[in-house]
Amino acid sequence: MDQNYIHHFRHIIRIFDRELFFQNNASCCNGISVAQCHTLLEIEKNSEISVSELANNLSLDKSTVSRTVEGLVNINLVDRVIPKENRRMAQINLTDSGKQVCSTINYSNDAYIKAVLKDFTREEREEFLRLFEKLTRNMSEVRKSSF
Amino acid sequence: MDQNYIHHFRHIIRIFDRELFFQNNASCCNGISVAQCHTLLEIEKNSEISVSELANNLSLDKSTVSRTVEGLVNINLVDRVIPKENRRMAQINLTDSGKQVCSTINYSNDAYIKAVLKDFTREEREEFLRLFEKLTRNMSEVRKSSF
DNA sequence: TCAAAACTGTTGCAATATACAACTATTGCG
DNA sequence: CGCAATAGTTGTATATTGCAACAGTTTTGA
Repeated sequence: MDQNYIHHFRHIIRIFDRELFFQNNASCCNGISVAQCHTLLEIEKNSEISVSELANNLSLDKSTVSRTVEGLVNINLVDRVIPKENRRMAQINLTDSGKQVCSTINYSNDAYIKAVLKDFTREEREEFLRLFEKLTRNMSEVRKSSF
Repeated sequence: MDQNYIHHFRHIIRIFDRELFFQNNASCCNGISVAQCHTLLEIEKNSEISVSELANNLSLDKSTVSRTVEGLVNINLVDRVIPKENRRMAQINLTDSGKQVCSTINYSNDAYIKAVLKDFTREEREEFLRLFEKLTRNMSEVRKSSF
């Protein structure tokens, strides 16, 4: 693996990161913030989730998530229920409004993916995803092993 | 392109984004912040650069960059020279310390790339980079065309 | 049984990153 | 010359985040 390849690769990653940032901000602007958007999608994946689980899934501090959820409750996109069996935790769920916003976000994100992969052949798509997944797995392993 | 593929792709992107975030924070922590790190590498790429050019290259407001540069000057990683021919602008350059910090960052980032691509064959590496570049080009086009 | 430990979420506080607008200084143009 | 354009800085405001302290709840174990 020569130096040229590595620098080219790092360059593409930088651009990708920037574009992703733009896209996140653009797509999440259904009036909500990027943090709220990510939180909403995570709640969609796991209903009746707790603040701590959310914090863990999003790799954020629970205080941060607590405040983000507070914001989502205030604009009526999620609700918080304290179950009788365990009054410590909160079960967080999407409201109907929240589900609708999620649909919009998902639709727009799906359309974005379709657009940016438009000129990929089927084989290219499959191969790219396979290698991308392999890469992220390695990234995760490298991070965990460096402790 | 079916729904499954798209959702899988979005999932991998999310993970990639998170891992990149971790790596950025880890690698930049040679005592400096991520913003300072990005700024430093951009100055390394273009010596005698101005604050406005930097702001443009980094897609940030010039006030933000002005303050970041201020911080880098304070810790003696860059210097600012006001050229006699045009006393409005500042020419920003790495100091020797700054060059050294860049070397460290580059070395660590290169090592990271090597590590996460370790088990890729030569063909896989070439193909992945080719497709990754195609993808980022498309992302940039989609963003620009949506105005 | 009951006190200590563990857990869950919230709040106070601080740091960081950022943008917009106003400002200063400088340059260039008509 | 005087006004417009440009470059950078500073004031102010906002958003996101984490750590630490705290309050209430549950579990543990002596």
